[in-house]
Amino acid sequence: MEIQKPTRAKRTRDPDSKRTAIYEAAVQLFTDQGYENVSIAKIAKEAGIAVGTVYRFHDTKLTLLRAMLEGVEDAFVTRMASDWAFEGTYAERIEGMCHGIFEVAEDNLNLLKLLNMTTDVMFTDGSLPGDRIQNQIRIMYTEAMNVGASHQGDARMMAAIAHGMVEGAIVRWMRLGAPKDIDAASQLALVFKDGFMTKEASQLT
Amino acid sequence: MEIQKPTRAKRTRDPDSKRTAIYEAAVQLFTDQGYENVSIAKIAKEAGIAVGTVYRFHDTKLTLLRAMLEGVEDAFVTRMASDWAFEGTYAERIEGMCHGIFEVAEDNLNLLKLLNMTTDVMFTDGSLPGDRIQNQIRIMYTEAMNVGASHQGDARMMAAIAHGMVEGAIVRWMRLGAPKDIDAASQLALVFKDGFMTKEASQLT
Amino acid sequence: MEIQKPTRAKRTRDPDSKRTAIYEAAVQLFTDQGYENVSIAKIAKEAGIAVGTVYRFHDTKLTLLRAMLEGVEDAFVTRMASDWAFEGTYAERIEGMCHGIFEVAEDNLNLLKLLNMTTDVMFTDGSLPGDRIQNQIRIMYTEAMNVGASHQGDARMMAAIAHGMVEGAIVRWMRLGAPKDIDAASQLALVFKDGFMTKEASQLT
Amino acid sequence: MEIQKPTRAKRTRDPDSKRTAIYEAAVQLFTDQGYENVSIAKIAKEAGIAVGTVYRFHDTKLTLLRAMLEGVEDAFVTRMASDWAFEGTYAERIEGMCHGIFEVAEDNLNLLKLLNMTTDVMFTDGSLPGDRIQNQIRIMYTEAMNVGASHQGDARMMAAIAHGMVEGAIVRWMRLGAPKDIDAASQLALVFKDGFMTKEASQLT
DNA sequence: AATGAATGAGGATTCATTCAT
DNA sequence: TATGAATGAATCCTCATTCAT
Repeated sequence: MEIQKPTRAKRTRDPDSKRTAIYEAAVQLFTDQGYENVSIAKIAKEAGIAVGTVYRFHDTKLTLLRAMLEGVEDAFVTRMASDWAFEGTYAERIEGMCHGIFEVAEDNLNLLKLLNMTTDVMFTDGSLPGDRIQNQIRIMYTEAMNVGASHQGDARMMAAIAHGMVEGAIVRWMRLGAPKDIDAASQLALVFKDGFMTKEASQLT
Repeated sequence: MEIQKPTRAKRTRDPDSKRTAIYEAAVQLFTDQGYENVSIAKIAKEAGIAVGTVYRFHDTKLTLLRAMLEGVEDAFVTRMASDWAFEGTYAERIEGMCHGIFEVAEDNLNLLKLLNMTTDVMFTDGSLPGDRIQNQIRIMYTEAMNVGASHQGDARMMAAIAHGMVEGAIVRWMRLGAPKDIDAASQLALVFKDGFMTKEASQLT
Repeated sequence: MEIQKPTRAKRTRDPDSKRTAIYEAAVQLFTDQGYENVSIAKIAKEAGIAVGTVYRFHDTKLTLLRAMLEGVEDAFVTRMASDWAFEGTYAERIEGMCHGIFEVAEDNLNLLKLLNMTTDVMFTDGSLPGDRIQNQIRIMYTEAMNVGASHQGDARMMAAIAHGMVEGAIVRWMRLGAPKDIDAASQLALVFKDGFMTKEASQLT
Repeated sequence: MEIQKPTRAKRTRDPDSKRTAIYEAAVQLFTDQGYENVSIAKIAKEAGIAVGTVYRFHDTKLTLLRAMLEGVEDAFVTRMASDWAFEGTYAERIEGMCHGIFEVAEDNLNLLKLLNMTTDVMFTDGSLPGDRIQNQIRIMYTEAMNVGASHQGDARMMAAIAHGMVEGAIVRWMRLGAPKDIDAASQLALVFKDGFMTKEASQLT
């Protein structure tokens, strides 16, 4: 085994390019091999930087993962809130949101896979990945229920079920390898509307 | 290797008691700390046996996990198929199955958590934990669709969505720590029926 | 992993058959996989007996190996002494002995391989496998030298060289997989005579 | 895996000093106790470094051993080829080579012992330790035979015998603990010339 | 800031040996 | 006698993290 001679430290113009490189390397590797099977050394190598540099951006391997997961969650929550804020009937907004969800999913395919591979990574506040998405769903559900657009029910449980639906739809859709199929969103929307919304949902705004 | 003197070996009357002890220790520890954070040594200690004994029952740590996961899957699939075979309308059978699912869930609380923590543990046939459950759902959905009891849709996607619902309902319900609440099953059944079944479902048998 | 039900202990008519079975299994396995890569369990299984039974015949894994090695050594030493005791000139006896050696080699192919794989297994008296063979050679050399049939030289060193020749011839011949080629023995004899013996060797008896 | 806090790391000026330390520790320990009885931990301790550091220089325990063995082989082959290339009669060159061999042997006493202890360690190309030396002998033998300086014979077998002689001479000489005795080389050369060379060898160049 | 050598605890797995049955 | 379950020390190797350069 040949030992490498140390290379010179290079000053990078854009420090964010390193952060990005780490992020992308991590997404790729975690997704391909699973969190536990990827070492920081691998990530550093893939990112083209030194091990120590990874630690300049992330305190531990776990916080790196968390940061990544929070990123996807953010994307979903933001998009869902945004779609939900559109004008239109509840039915239309549900429909729009389902499509929005799948769009975000398409943009974050790898990370999503990761999100699903690591359900047991708890955040420091005791929450789990997905919790914020579920919470957003709960807010929307509650609002809709209050105006009679969705069926009565325990908001938490309903949100959990709805969230599960979304997760199930996305994850399996990913595995089937058909990310372009827009019908997935429509189909989800259909079940969503039938399962949670009242007839009035198509009238109420 | 240096010569080793084993200490006293005890002969157990019931060899299954060891298997059980391993199983229970593993469930407990995996659930509490996550698969990756539990060593075989911990399991052995918790089970009150020697490390080597664990390996008499399970070839590797991974096969131990897989055996456990397959166990839960079996329980669910068996129960679902059994409930589905009951006489009655499709609506009734869905209702019954939802309750059945939660009963099984109650009997396998810890394992369930585990099932959800380890989505990335692939079986030797390339399938993932949950696949068999999802498959069972697909079979039932297809059957119902063929007789007009459930909405038209892509069977795979519908099954994925339905499976997600179930998983979402159970997992979150577990975290809320209310396993006695029978309403969870009812609520799930409600959404299930509204989301997937046609009006005719309450007539058809 | 299925656990086997214990089978009944069988009373064997001939206890030596077990000893033989162990011996043969050990030869085969050690030869194929190397001493360190063969467990007592493997040997027992191959021999069709229980682990504990192996220990009825051999105190430790190492003594088992030693017993085997001593067996081959015995075969060689015995044959060499026997061939050497024949009537005839020294040259003829050398010739005969070389053929004898290869005959023994043919009868102990596997063990020979083993003998060569495990040069570092010291016997309790501090000797190494091969030492007794070398010693036998030394005796013969000394005798021949005393009567002027072989060149003058340090008996130990000469024996070592001669022993090395034999070992080299046999081992490589084994690897070339040509155990039927009688010329190997002749060739060895030729070098032997030229290298060690005097012209008078073909006259002296 | 649990989080670990590494202790102080020291930066060595000369990275080769570690490689050397590993090498020397390994030679010593392997030689004394045998490859299988020496753990990487022992080597690291003896070398005064951490276990992980050993792995920076050698991928596995086996490649460490192989690297060592190849080193000795190289030394022998190089020296033999160099001595053989000298001007002079074949007889003189044989004589010179024998002395050269023993010089190399003196410089690699411990490694030699190791070389002989581990005949069963196959290299990735299927060859065994010693094969390259034997091959070099074969080349020289063939050349000499072609010009009539050595007896006719199968080159492979002759090389094997010659190689065995050398090995026998060196190994046993090592065990007798007389590395300073220059006669060993002379004696080997004597047998070599008598055993393999023709009378013409002292004339031919 | 960047580098990557060094650390060593930790973990999965093996296996010689014992001994209750 | 024979069996094989049970033991647990020992081993190889990995990798998160630190810090001297």
